[in-house]
Amino acid sequence: MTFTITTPLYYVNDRPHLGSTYTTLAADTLARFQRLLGKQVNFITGVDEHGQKIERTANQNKISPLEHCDYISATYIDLWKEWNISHDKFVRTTSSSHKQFVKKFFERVVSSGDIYMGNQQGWYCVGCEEFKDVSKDNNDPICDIHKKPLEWRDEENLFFRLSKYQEQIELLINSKDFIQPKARQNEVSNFVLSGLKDFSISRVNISWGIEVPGHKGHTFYVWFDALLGYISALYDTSNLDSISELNIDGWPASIHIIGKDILRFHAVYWPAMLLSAGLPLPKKVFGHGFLTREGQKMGKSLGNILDPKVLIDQYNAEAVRWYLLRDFQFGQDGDFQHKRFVDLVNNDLANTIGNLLNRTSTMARKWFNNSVPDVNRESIVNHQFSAEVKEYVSKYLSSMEELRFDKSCQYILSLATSANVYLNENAPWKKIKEPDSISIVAVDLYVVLESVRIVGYLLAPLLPKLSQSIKSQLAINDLDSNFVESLRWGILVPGTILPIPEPIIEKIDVQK
RNA sequence: GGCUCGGUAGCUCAGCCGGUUAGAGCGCGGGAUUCAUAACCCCGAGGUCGGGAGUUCAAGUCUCCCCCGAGCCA
Repeated sequence: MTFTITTPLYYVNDRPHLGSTYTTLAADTLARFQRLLGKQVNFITGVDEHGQKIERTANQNKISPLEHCDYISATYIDLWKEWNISHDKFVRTTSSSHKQFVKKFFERVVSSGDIYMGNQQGWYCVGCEEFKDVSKDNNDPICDIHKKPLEWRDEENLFFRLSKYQEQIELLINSKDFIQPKARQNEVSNFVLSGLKDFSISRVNISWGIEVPGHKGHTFYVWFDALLGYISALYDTSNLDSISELNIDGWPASIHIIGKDILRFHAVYWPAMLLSAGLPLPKKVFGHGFLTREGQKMGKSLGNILDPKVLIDQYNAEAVRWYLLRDFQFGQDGDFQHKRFVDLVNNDLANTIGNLLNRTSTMARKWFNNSVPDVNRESIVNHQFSAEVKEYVSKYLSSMEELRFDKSCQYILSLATSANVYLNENAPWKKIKEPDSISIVAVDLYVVLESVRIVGYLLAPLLPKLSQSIKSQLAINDLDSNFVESLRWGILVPGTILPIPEPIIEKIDVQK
């Protein structure tokens, strides 16, 4: 079974920011989770490289647009490597396969009779790459978003007959689960209900773009270019004329993960384009929230941008990953607070989970010949503590399915905390001093070690590296093990030699 | 201007179809303990549940009005 997941193709006007990192991180977690469940995953990310803004930025830097794109694209690729992102495809819209696909797609839309030549005039924002709803009587309008002057345009554009798909789109967006989180469905629904208008899909006099076949001087508008990357990423081997082959390669997408700002394009324009081209529609569009920093919007003017590159140079990627995944409800906005970040990483990862492993492993090594205590199966299989573990595991699994990574993290933590409580209540360090208690202590320690093992597995999609170091401290080699199977209780092999415990994560110094 | 979503302990938030002393995590204060990464565990604080009115035997939980914040649309 294939599972195709996409992030947006990020606009290469500037270096990657934390928002893109957040999206990609979440997508990565979902991709890893689906792989662990045994799905054939296509995790697609990439960059959107065309447009006038890029052309101008390149000019300002006295380089060619392509050089500029090469440079920024490379920073994305490097950054994702540093963040340990497990994407399968990285799309560049300047690639020849992508351009080829866009043209083919266009032909299909043309043959559906959905393209016509029209005229468009109005105030245009280069930053947004779109026409603004501003009266033509306005003399010096300024873009609300970019705070830059708008430019007057009067041009011939090709239009896409979006209006034709009004009913089909209404049906689609009202279908359950297509738009998530649910709260955003309403928003899109209102927009659609107000009546879909045809939109222009070409621009004139913009050389940095994909030429529209048969229309000299026209290049494709960004949304008729970038969105197609989701399919062109898969296109290498498939023949568009055969939809069943497309299916084999992984289309339609199981989920598009995007920021809430581009929900409309993904939930309305894109499906309509696909309908026109006669291609299958994505199953789900998930619009997540935005990140602020210490209560303020991040922006250049405020000078408070959190650069993901700086973040990762300064801290462990797993630490940031944990904070973003565990403290923010995916779908809602979140506020990045430095103190909170430090507190959670130190408490959750170092104190609760790390220390649990450390203290238990130390005891086992000390009293049981450096190994997992040798217990008999009967004393473990139906051990009272296993019920609690099973409960958390099942809750974890369902919240992962819902993309509620925050909840999943909390369940892992609850499991670790329960294990800590178990230790304190049974106090093996006291029991061991009593005569004939060795077998009781053995069971107690085994139970906790086994819980830590499960914590290690549960962390796999969220914090792959930390998960790995937990496993290796338990001397587990799981190269070919089945994830769900590994979550079963009682798998840790008694007698396994345990390595000398080391902290699985460094605490963050508050000074930093 | 229309619509949507929020406003609950210092902070971030849970609180389903209304019903015993309003919850969690972090932070803070105290205690206990020594296996452990000065870690873990336990206890505590008394928050007019944005404001006002209403419905009800009973309202963070429903209705209306107002204030504040965010968003979508115009």
